[in-house]
Amino acid sequence: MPRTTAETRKQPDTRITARLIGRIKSLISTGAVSPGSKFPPERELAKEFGANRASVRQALKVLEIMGVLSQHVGDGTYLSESAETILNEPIDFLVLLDDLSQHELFETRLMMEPELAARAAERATAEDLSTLRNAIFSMERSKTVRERLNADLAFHDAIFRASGNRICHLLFKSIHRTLLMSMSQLSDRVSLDRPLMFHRKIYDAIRGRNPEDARRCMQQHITDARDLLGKSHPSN
Amino acid sequence: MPRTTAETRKQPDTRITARLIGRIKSLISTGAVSPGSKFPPERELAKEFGANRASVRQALKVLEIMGVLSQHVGDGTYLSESAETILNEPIDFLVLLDDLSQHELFETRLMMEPELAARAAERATAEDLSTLRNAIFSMERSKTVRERLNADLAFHDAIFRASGNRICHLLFKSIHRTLLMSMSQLSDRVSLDRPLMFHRKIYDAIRGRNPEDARRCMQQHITDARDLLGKSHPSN
DNA sequence: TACGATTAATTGGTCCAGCCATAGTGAAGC
DNA sequence: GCTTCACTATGGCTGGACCAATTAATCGTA
Repeated sequence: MPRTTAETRKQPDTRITARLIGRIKSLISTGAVSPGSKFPPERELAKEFGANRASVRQALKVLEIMGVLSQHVGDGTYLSESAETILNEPIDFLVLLDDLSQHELFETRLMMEPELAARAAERATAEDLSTLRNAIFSMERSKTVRERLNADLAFHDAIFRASGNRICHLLFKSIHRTLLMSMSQLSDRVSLDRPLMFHRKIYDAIRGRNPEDARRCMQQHITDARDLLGKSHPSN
Repeated sequence: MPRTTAETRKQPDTRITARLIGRIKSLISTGAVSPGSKFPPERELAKEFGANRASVRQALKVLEIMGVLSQHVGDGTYLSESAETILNEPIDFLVLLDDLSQHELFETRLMMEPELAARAAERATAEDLSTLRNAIFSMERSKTVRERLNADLAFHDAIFRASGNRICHLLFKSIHRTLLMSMSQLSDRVSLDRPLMFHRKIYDAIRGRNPEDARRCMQQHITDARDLLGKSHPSN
């Protein structure tokens, strides 16, 4: 009976690391440290916060892994311009802990991405369209599986960016990253033609400012990809 | 645990804490530590990983803040049953760093939640319906602003749960938490009647297995809430 | 024997002090 | 003016120490 009792437990006082994270959060929200600028050195923060350097380092490490800040030996600690990778680790552990299946990830995509494609059709800039076009070219020219998956990712990424919603952008970047990492272990038997065809159709719909078409094509695309993956790897 | 070349390879970018997180991730994915069970003590992990205890603690602290595991003095470190709060901190910092406005959070809700409500109408169990009903009752009986916001959150939470998609469930729990935390600082002038009316309509649509109505009502609900908030707090 | 109190061992929380590796700085030397 | 090199600052990491909370073992008494 490995089942132990960890749930009925009181958490009396906030641990120092959590408090320090709060202090650092304050430094950011008050503008004492602005994006891209440098934090005070660890030894100084420790003195200022009245804590040990090891504790400060714990707090800073949490934020570094999340992508909130980056540390450089001999130089200093810098606040990130934006938290590009902030959802990567969490999504990874979500898959691990909650045993999220590929099916559930695909379902999330199916639920959200068509809507995002529709928004992209309304909002895409000339630059977005160019990025989309380049992603299609890259996919056509791709020689290795890895190249192809990267191009695939770039296409969807461009759509999320064009949708103008940063939360969804970051969320789906993480989800796609997780999915592609598992897909890259598959064979290369998965058809290249069909995804490419759908990408072209989606691109045409976005360029033609046709949200409904974009939505519908994206839906077909994801459904198709899911089915293809299901056939080539039925155990999952 | 066998040492791989990736771990012994000299890689200036990969600091020891990141590698340790990878090792811990392996412990989880291989089933060496299952959800709810206990990790080896820090001192033991340090010896096994060939690292200092302080470094191990940094890695563990990252995972604890993310909600992957929980640590208890005198007892031990336990792997979480599921990562309920794993997206909380990231979303918080997303708002801080990328300066995500309430508008963008509302837009995300507007993009996703109607679809989730539609799914809920298709999949909701009797238990889900009961939870929704109770949330409405709680909101009717609420006396303080805090009570009301909690009941509000519970209603939407029940919908996400009923939608059957855990990723969206966690994502929107985090978003709502962030939004409500900022809304709770508002006055209580915001109307209670209108959200409650929409909740009832959404509930009826879900109970009546009418996805289209659920989608439409949810859309109206969020739009309405956004506009109310905009009026009472125009600066944001 | 049964049960409460005491003691000991375990474990995470925190702190201290030190050394290393790297990056920036500025002086010295050409 | 340029390169070279020592110096300094900073993060990376280690070892050890002690504290506080929890659990398990032990003891004492009714």
